[in-house]
Amino acid sequence: MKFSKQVLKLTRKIPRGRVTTYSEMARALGNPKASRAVGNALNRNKLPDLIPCYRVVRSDGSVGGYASGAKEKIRRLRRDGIGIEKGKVNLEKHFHSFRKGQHDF
DNA sequence: AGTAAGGCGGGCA
DNA sequence: GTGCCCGCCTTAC
Repeated sequence: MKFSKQVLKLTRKIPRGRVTTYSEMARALGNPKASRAVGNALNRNKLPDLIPCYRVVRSDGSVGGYASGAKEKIRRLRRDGIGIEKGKVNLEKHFHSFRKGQHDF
């Protein structure tokens, strides 16, 4: 199956009020170094709002990019109840791992 | 089929 | 702690 497709699928599973990282997703898909490809996939995702792509941020907590602009991304994150401070989300608080048994953060 | 671009990550200055 | 650079992977042209 196409990598991009899996990315979108996985993105759908991010719980509301949580975020994950590009690298975490890459790992979850068995390709730890494809973090960049993940971003690429999310960027060109044609599927509308079925995919909460805004819940994917950078590993350092910075918001990262967004097709409709980072501003919009932040807005949506806030809408999910996620606070952004100094342009970064608190991963300690909102990080979601796909790895079974792995506690958030 | 070659190549460049992209919502990244980690290491180093 | 911030900023830059180089490496990685997938997809469009």
